Amino acid sequence: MFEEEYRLEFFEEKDYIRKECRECGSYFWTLDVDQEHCQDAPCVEYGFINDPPFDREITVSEMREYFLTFFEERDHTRVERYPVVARWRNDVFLVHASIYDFQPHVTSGLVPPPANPLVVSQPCIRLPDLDEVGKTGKHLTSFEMMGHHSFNSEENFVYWKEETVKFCHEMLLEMGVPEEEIIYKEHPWIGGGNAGPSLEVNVRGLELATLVFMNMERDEDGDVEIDGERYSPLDLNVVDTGYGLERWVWMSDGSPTIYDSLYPDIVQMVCKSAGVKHDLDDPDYKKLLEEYTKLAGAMDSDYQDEVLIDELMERVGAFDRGWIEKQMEKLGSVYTIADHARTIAFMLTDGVVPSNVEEGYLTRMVIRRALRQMGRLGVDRPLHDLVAAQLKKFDDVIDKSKKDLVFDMLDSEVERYRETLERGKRLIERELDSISGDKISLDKLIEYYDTHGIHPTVVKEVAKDHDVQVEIPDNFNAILAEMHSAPSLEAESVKAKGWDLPDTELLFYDAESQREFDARVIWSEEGEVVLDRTIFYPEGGGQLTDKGLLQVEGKEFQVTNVRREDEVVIHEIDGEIRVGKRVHGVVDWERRMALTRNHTATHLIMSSAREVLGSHIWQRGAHKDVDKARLDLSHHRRINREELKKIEKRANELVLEGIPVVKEELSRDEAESRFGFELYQGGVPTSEVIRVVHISDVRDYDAQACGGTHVDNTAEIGFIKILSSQRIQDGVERLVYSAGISALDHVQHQEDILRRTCDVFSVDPEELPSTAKRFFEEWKERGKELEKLKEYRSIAVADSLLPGEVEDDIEFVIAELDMGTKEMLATAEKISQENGRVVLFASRKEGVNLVFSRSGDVDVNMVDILRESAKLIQGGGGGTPRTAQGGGSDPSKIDEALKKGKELVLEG
RNA sequence: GGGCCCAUAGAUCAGACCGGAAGAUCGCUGCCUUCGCAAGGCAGAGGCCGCGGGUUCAAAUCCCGCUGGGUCCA
Repeated sequence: MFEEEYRLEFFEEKDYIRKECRECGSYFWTLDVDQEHCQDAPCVEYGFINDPPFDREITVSEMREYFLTFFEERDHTRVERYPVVARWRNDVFLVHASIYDFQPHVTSGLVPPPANPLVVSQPCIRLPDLDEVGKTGKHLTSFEMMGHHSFNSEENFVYWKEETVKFCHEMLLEMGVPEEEIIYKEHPWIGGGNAGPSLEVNVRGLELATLVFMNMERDEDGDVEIDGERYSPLDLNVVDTGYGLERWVWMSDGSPTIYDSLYPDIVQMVCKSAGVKHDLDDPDYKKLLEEYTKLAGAMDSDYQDEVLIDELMERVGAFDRGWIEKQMEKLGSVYTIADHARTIAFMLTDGVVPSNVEEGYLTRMVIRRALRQMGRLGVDRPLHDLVAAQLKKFDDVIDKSKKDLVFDMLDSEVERYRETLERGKRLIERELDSISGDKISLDKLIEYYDTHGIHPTVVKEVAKDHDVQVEIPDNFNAILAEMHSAPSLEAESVKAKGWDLPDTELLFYDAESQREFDARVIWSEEGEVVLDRTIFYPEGGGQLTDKGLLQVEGKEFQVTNVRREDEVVIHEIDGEIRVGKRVHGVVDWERRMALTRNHTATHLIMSSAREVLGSHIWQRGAHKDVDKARLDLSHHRRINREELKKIEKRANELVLEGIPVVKEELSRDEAESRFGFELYQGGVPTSEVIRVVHISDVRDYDAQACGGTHVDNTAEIGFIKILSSQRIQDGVERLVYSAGISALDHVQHQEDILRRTCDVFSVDPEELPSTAKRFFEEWKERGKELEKLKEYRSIAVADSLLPGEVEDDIEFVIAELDMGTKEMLATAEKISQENGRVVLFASRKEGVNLVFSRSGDVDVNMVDILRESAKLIQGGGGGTPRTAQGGGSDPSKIDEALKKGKELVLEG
């Protein structure tokens, strides 16, 4: 595929030859006529371990700087790294590659790149092959992808394949790599709806860079077919390169694993605190590890693979097989812990709040994974220390100014896990005591993990102390995944109407105070019209639709809803207006103003919350109604009363300051560089020019890309009142608030409630809490007093009812009492203590209640008798054979029911 | 966004499936035992069974809604 695409002048000039890999069959370019392999894992073993091809050892910072400078010297502009959370995208959570920074709008051609060509070293987080980390010697969950990118259009061609390969080649030569060892492997690239040829740059078994030439996009009508999909040429041809920073560093020192190359000190720190011996100065041990990594790479396998261990034993005979397996397992945990600590540092500093949704969940997962491994390995240092060490080590890419916040979030997350673990262990122990049998079923394992967050390995540990077997199936994760995989519902695409209408002219931005307008109907259907222009705001950005009227030739139509389809605004009305008619529109201004005030208030609340709680606060959703609005915020703990008051106060200060609200249209690039990605609180717009709303043009309290309507000055809001805060999800707090008159309405309503409550007690509001407390306590006291009195009364009543009438050697105590069921029970029990007695009580306190009781020697079932009797009064009952209780709804038949009871006992 | 689970005494939890007088353990208080403490023995206090509806003669228990918490997945 793409064969022609790889015939570069560069290869021709250098006399490169194209060969086919003996292992995988891929084509590659090399200077070495004897080369038979593509030099990529798993086709060959790593050849750089303990024998680096570079002429120098480099650190991560040196390598990053070297790369960036190398391309700066070749006319590239250095671009600051982006966060690892892809705030500017709504299709992914985390950044997986440097090109993610420029997707989708730069690569699609909608927005110009910040510079062209450019160079960046972008920290990335990749969680899909989490399970490989630590076991293979090369997998990382976080890494930096160094990339130089050019964006080529017809008007502006920068550079394409020749230059890209030359740059790479030149850099490798500068590093001292022998030219004949540089292999360029052909590798058609497909991803994210795009495709193109690409070259993998391999040296001694390790892929150091991928040079992608993105020049096609998926297109049903395209001419090119790849993997069953059709593609057509892209307008913009993008050079997308990815150089694995950490791999270059590894290649430069040839350490046994990438972890020992990147952060040997932290690996040792973990080893030391867990009592794991990992002495790379011991030549035999080092050799063992080196051979292990080579084999793991070449066999695409790990220490759990018997064949791999067999081969390893062949190579390094001096070690015991069991010891190797154990050591590799421990070491895997050590590496994983070190790796995860670094990923956690990246995620938390870039503002992810651990939670149970979206990227917050991914962060929690990594933290819990690290904690679990630490627990199993017996690391006696807190994760806090390890993350702190990673943060310090990589403080040139990780923003250490956010340290306090990061550790606040981390510590509370660790504490939360500790609690979960403890709760889970108690649960398991309880169930182990009660459940007979010597093993825990798979269903239980799934329940423990899925519902209570207790990983099977933890269950196994707890169960061991109880001599209970736990078998964790190898495919446990797969079983879980299977359980959760719901049939993927195809998103029901809103079928666009088959119209070809011009964009509706939106008048509400330019003239926000305009309440009426004239327009012409350009499309119509029963209940819906499209006008050439409108001041009606269509539902969007969490702001509800405008309502109002359309007047035409003396007739009025209510506008009930306004919505937007692409750039066309549709007015839903109660009737039909024919195309071509001229209409006069009037917006329900009170409604519009309420919505507008609530919308600007939302921005003020947002800004205040960030000020009070921290920069990790991010909008997770928002809704602006007429009488109130709500805003969902990412935050790692409940917002307490004090914080709430502070936010409310700050927002109102901003109102009082009377700050102008500036609305301007900026290019995406300018907006981002001025305000940062905080712009995209409410989502990411798809246009190149975006409307930015910011409070004050002097001080940038708040800036957001926003299409809603806003007041011109914060003073117009009048007053903001926070009504409530809820935790709608772990890590997400919802604030509900109100602005303007409806805020006042709310305060007045609260006051009414307070007044009415005070009136009940006849006290001043100040005294209400203490009075309520006193009343509640007294009420409880009296309840207890009453219980005691009832007890005394039941003794007295029992006494007064004796002796009863004797018939057939049974002493019957039959009475209608003025008592509740409980009291009758107590009374009846007292009487039927003595042999030969039957008690039949009734009362009409609530409907009709019956209590039938007997002494131990009378051989009848009181439940059956009571049920039979209760039928007469339209009821039923239950209890024990000795004492039954019940009732019904017909008080007129009480005597009959009691009589029936007696008869049945005698028959019994 | 989707799923599962939980809420009963100061704490940890039974009771719930199958409706019928609110329980255990620890902790707390007092007394006995002791020179004193620990331990032990005896006695006792401590519950709007999360909130609001519904079904029922009867709801901690069944149903619905809400609130608060836990957890898994994308």
